[in-house]
Amino acid sequence: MPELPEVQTIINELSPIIIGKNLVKIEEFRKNTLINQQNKSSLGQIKSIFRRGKYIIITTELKLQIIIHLRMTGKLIYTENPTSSSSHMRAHLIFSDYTKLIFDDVRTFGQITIAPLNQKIKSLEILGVEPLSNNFSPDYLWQQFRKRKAPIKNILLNQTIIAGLGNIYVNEILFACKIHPGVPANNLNREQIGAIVSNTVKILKKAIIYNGTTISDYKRVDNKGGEFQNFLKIYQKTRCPECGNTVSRIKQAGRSTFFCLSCQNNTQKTLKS
DNA sequence: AAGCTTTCCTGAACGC
DNA sequence: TGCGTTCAGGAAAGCT
Repeated sequence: MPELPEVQTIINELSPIIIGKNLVKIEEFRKNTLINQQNKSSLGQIKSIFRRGKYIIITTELKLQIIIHLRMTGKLIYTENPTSSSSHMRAHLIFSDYTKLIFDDVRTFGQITIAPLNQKIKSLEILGVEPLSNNFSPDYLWQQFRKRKAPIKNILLNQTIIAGLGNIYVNEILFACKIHPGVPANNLNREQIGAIVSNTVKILKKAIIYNGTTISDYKRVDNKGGEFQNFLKIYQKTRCPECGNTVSRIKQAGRSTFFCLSCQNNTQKTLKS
């Protein structure tokens, strides 16, 4: 499922391809895929494409923003064949040179919002810090965590606190930090919060270098997969790579958590200093 | 305010 | 073989 590294990979690959192209229209093949379809003869030349959390934002010269969320199974596939299709094509972006970008989404949770550039988009407004920005600091997390008693796993998945983490990377981050996923966020000490910051940055950067993680559905613009699945240490594993013990599996916030009970056994009294 | 539950959806995997 | 059930999960809405 596309999380921050996967979305960043898509943007890195899409950017040199579509910037400067003239976007003629966006067609919908399944209703509720497009929000605020514009009835214009052209949506304008593509000016920029960037990421905020797991959202892809494309802006055009006509002062429009096209906001794409891939959710679990969404893909953006670029093709130079104007008649090509895909098995679960929900929409496509047509360019004036007859190339196009197909939005394919099996489980149909993904969405494309088209809005004026100056319009405030609530789902973007509420997002927390970017984990690869300077604002992502131990002090920021300390302030956020001290008022939260939900399990740290749930808190790291909360997009209003940190934007862009999903289930796979949160599992990997907590394993790297040797932190039990069930510990209340406000029980973590300064040292553990520091570890969360450094391991989050380290894992996300490495995952971007390897073009993201392809477990089932995530695909890059050219329909190739990423390679970071080869570096996963705990997600969907059965044996802990550190100690060899059987990996534990529980459900938190509706999602599978994988962890090693002996390596991530921080039940010692934590210090709140 | 924080946190919990429910809902959306399809295909793969599994059990009998 | 085939049918029914379970599971995968991001985000928003509704509620306490």
